[in-house]
Amino acid sequence: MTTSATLLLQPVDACCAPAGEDALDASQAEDVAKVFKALGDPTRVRLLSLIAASPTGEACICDLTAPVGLSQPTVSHHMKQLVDAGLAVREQRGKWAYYRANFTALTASSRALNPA
Amino acid sequence: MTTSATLLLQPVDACCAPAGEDALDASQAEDVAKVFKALGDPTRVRLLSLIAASPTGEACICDLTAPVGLSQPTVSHHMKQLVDAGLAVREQRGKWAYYRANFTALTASSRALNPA
DNA sequence: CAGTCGCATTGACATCTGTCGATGTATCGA
DNA sequence: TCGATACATCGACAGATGTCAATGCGACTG
Repeated sequence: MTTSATLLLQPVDACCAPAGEDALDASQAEDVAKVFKALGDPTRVRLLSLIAASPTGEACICDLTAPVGLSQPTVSHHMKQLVDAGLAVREQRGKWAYYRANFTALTASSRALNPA
Repeated sequence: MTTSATLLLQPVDACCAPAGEDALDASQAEDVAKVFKALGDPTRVRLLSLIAASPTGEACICDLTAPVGLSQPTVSHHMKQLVDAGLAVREQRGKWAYYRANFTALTASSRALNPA
């Protein structure tokens, strides 16, 4: 993987993007698009919403297949996409794999695109 | 087109989503995903960023082809995607078609997914 | 230890997507 | 009126994407 992660590791003393109000360059745009692309599928939006709306704030694959009406491999595949984009965090506990939502990546990308 | 637009036309007295903190249903997820999907391509992210960073806040196709290094039909195609998603507004003035960025759709979708 | 359960991976497939060249359509200028 | 300009649309094509059934792999349970 060639993630540059320049969006998530902002210097603390910077308000927004390092360059201020200029347009994003190709590399920055790629990082931003990666996050949005993961949210560009209704199923993944639904999965993340389900996880976030869960009482415990987390969910395993077996809890998610029924609500979205898709097969287990498909749900697993989608969750991998979300994890790769930094929008979900996976934690293995015994037999189960628990996922939590992480909206930090979303707000970071949104702010990179629209520093307003 | 079957846009339900339930995200952009929130009642003014509602803080966030009509149903509060429940998970998004399939229809809502589709609307949210449509916006994010439009931003799921690095070129479109770049285009929107270029427009927003422009001094006048708007740009025509001919100003955008060079920075992204793509053909005119391709840029036109991408801009149509952004307009359809509500992220850009097109205005024809004489020979030129001017585009402005509209981040309202982005913040609405973000808030629908993460009301926090 | 054998069986079951939860999940990831693989392979396959139909569909969608980004891109281009060619062409069509207004609009402006000479 | 004729040519040039700006843009959209069309047709085509390679590559990416979402989905499933089948399989593999750990972890728990009897």
